[in-house]
Amino acid sequence: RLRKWQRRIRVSNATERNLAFALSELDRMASALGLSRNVRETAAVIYRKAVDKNLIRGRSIEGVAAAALYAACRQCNVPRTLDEIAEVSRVSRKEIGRTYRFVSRELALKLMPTSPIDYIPRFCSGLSLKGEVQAKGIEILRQAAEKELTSGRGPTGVAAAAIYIASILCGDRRTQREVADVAGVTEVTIRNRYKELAEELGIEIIL
Amino acid sequence: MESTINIENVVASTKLAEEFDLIKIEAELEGAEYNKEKFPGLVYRVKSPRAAFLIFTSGKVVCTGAKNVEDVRTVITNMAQTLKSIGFEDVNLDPEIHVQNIVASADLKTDLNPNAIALGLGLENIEYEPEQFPGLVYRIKTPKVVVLIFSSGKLVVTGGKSPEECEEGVKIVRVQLENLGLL
DNA sequence: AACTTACTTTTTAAAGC
DNA sequence: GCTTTAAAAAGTAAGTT
Repeated sequence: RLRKWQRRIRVSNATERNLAFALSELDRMASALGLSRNVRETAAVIYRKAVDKNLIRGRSIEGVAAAALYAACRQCNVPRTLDEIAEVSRVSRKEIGRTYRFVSRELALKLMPTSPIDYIPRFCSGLSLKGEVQAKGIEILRQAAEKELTSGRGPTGVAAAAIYIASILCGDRRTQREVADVAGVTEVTIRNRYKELAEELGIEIIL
Repeated sequence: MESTINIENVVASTKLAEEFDLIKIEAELEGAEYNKEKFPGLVYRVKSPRAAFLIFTSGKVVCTGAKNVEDVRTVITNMAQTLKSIGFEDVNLDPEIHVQNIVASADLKTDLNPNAIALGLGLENIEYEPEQFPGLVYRIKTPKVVVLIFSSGKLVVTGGKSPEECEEGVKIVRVQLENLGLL
């Protein structure tokens, strides 16, 4: 009887210790990425649900924490790419992606694929672009979405192309390299996407 | 009914003998690659019908790359004959062959909207992460196949054990998209 | 900017780590 | 789970020329 109680206490301690570690990890990664308190709390809720459903079995606490943070960013419409999450985690992009799929399915998060529009504010701030450019970029993406020009394309690449075009239209041009760097894509990708968007949306780009 | 799919790859397994001396095969067959530390199987490629073999010390063999189910038997029989001519007298020249997987492609010939399909089929039934891969992943229970759906209307069906299962997978996707009014 | 090569996803068996 | 093989789909990436 006494051993039974000791075991419960031990398990309880381990569970609490693991939860504390996970939460500190979430905070460390969130800080490194400059995420808001809202996103951190959302990630913590997702992590706790994962623990309640015993989804940690066979997985590392860090992997689930990283996946929870990735999911939280998407749920809060302030997405981070798997590569960005992986940069502040000790878990690989592949492992985070695999854990995300598992957790997302088990908790029925039902998240739609990331919208390029959600990357616009962050990328524009990173480029010191004003609200006008931001609004223009979003407008371009709305039109692009209606004409289904973004299907199957990487959201960051499409967002980067929209910002590149918007910056030119607003007379506050950023080079492809500058946009590529903040968006984490190559200049080739921006070139391919912006040419396609300009062509299909009938936008004249005068360099 | 015209064929709606193109078989791109057939994977099959069989057992040609009770055991194989992979070092001897590597020495006898030109082009054979064997690095026990890297992988326990010996890799050997043939051109007849083109295919690649993975040969194991247990006598079991995996054949991949064939373009037809019929080519699988042809290529495996040729492989058995080659091994026999190289000194393996006990190889089975008419082994039981198990097709394990068939990869096929198809074309619905209409542009598709992955986002609409994701909502139509249900987010819990599909996987679509354009940040990672342009195709939408749809897993069908019966037949147990996986269909990759692209915005171009092109499809990839994999996991099927027969061409019929792959055809059925395409048929199911086509019917479901039609019912959803997304075709 | 064009080419080439290559990696992302999915599937599947094999023997061993 | 990984290692190795083959193959398609379409996007993105990297190295050459």
